[in-house]
Amino acid sequence: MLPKEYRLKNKAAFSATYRIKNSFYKDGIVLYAGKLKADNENPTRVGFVVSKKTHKRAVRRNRLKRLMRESYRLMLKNNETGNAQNYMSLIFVGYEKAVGKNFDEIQNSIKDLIMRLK
RNA sequence: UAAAGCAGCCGGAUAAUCGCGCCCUAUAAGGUGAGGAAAGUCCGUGCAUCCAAGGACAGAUUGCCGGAGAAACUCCGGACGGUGUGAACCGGUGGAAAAGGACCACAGAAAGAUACAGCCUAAGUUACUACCAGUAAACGGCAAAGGUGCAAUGGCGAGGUAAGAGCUCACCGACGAUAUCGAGAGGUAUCGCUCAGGCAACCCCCAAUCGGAUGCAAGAUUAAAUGGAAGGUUAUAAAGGUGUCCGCCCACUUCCGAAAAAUCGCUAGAGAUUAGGAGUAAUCCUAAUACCAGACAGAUGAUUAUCUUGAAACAGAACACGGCUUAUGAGCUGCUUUAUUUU
Repeated sequence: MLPKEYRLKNKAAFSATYRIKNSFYKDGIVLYAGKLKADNENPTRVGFVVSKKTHKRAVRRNRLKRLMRESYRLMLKNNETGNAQNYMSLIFVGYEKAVGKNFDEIQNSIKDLIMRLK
């Protein structure tokens, strides 16, 4: 898990991020990027979403969210997030295709998505 | 030894690295952190808010007996019926002539009153041939044997008869009465001017019980903010609320937009574990012990290695509790039954 200050929290922030429609797709994962930062006071906040429509079982959804979150956390720790830190918020949405993949596959997808941010 | 039946257990472990929620201290360190079903949301409760004067009419639930339990489409023990060689298992199990209605697909003549194929080798009336006698032609009698169907008006045998029929009789079954045993459901025995399609998981009847609605996104407090549109307004109150109607309550109601923060509710309990006692059991009583998730975009994780047993199944708390139902890998334990072999 990420510390609290790195998490995207309320509904308004989520809808604000979606509204910008700056998205990228890779192997069942979609990345939405929010506004560019005005200053560097707050860290980039990240949300992870797997809808109930994607998969019925909570255990599988949790697994996908945790893998995505862990991938991002490790990148953050190793300072590999690159341009991602210029954005106020990021949302990763997992879809059916990504359910059941292992850690390496998820991490590659996340890495690829982040590299595409400018 | 094999195949079954029932009950129960387990629900991965260890190490390393990197992490998260909550508690406590306060950068650290420490403690603690999903389930047997947390699931489905099918029952029942607690708790919360709103409504509920009353009348009439509706409504809901339950349905063999006894017990347990806060209650339950709950549990335990028993009765009865059914299935199985058996251990055992299954059963929403009051009332279907003596209240009433509806329905009973297909097939079949007929699924509430019927005769398709038949029988009545001629008993009755008629007809035909002159009588006797013959003829199932008409009236009529029959429902036993045939076919259909889940089901055809209790089964089977004998008597009886023109042929037949509980028409009569024996045995069995059902129903009722009496006696007796039992706490009771019921069991047993005897008797009878008794013999009646099914369906009440359709309405209905009977008996018993029940304030209702909405669910923790309930709801309470604090802080902040309070724009627009439509309708209503001193009353016959439209809308709204109360199961319906009457009645009653309410001066604001509905929709859209914006903003959506913190605290409480929130986890010490119809709890848990252990021991003892009562009881066939469900369960209850007593004592001791410890405090054992509480998030709010929502923690309980990721990777690697080794091992069990191979690559660990089903599956993730969201106010809480009691049940039911469904899902579940590999393995283990106990008791019981049947079959076979040996002694």
